[in-house]
Amino acid sequence: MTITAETHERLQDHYPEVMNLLEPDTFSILTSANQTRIPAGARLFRETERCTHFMWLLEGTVRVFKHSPSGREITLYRVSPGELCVLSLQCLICGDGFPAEAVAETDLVGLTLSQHDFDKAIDDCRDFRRYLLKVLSRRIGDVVRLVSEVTFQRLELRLACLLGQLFERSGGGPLLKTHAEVARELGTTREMVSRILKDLEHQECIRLSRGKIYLVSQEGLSWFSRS
Amino acid sequence: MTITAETHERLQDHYPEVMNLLEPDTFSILTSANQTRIPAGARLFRETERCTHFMWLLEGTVRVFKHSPSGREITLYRVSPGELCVLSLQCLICGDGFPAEAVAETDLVGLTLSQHDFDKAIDDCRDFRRYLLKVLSRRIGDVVRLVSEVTFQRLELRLACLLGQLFERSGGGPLLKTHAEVARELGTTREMVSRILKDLEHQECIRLSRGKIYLVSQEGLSWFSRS
DNA sequence: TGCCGTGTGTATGATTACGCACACAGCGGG
DNA sequence: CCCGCTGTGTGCGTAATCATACACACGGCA
Repeated sequence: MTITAETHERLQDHYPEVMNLLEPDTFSILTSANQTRIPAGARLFRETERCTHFMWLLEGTVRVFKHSPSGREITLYRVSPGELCVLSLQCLICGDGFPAEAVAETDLVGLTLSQHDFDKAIDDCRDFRRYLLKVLSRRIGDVVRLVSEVTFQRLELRLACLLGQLFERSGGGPLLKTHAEVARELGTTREMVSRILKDLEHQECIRLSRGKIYLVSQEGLSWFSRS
Repeated sequence: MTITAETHERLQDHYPEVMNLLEPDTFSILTSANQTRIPAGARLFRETERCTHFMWLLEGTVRVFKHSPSGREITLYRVSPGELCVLSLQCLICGDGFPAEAVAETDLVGLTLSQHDFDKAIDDCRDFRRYLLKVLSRRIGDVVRLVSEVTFQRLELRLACLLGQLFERSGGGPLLKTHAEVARELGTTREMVSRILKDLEHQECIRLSRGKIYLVSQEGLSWFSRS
């Protein structure tokens, strides 16, 4: 399957680091890639499942998370266009099972390479592998930060911090999230989230409504997440 | 500086994956490596410090950990001969500061490459970079597991599990560790560790003495760490 | 022998987080 | 309009963890 001009443009937009340094070999690899569409809510991986394809994400976001025996969840990170899922790389490179779960948060468009083409790309294309190394090691930093937050920070702070990030991503617009969904971000229970959110509303940082969280005071929120 | 026959042998022992597939380029890289000795207790990195050299570890172990504002610590992982410190790779590859701290637990012998030689090795040697990718992605799995343990497991279980690992490493011999040191592994306080260890002693799993922990019942311990 | 530093045991209370239970509110469909 | 589903608010008891505080135990050393 050949890739369209539009697809190529999107690769350019999201992965300039690789695409701007296109070598002839790279291009030939792209021609063997398959464009796939995945609907929102689809499960990309379950625990211990093997991963057989490499994917460039062109559109949408993927949530990667860990499940607890008692049914709680904590999200490890998200993958957006321009990034890669390091855990699927782990599968491809080490041949292990996927050590977490991943779901499509939105409809996805991706470009997949087979294991074989992926291996070939690593060998043939210097910029591709540099990009891989960079993404892998950057994500390690993220996960290490997550460890230290979970270990040392109180839930209240972690929640305030998360809200800060989410509002930044939404440009200050309301968040369309239920309390249960927020709990799944942080690895805690719905009740805890409800309680803390109510506190934050009393502190005039946010306003709550069914399924939505409005930003009221950015300063109030960041005051919380710092102290 | 040229490396000695003994050094080469130790590389063979610990990094067969790379050494058995020696290409001429690799060997020329090794000749530009420097052998260094670092005494036990030395701080290799502090938070935000830049890392300027790549190191093969030939002897000793390094503990990599995160510090909390309140003075607590959690160890992220250890580096032994045959492994690499992924966070120092992150520095080298991304140019970021080291996002944690690292100390030599024992006297170290290492073989260092300059940033420049490291870059060259990645480009020139296929097996070297495959090795790097593999180590990086495997360690990501470890850290992800740590996240889920810290988030979902009770301290008691995490401690029992840690003891299991340590006894396995010591071949069942007594652990020369103070309670405070164990606390620094897990990101908790000395008192919690004392209490839980005392419990485990009452359960006939271990026996305690000043600065030492003896294994009494492997089964008892693993029963604890499973349920 | 007595002193001192380090390591350990443990009581007490506070704080943080969780689980359960239930009432109620918003919203869409029949 | 009522029903039912999902989401939210909250009270209460409990569990886990932490912080403080102090007593004591061991072992080296003068």
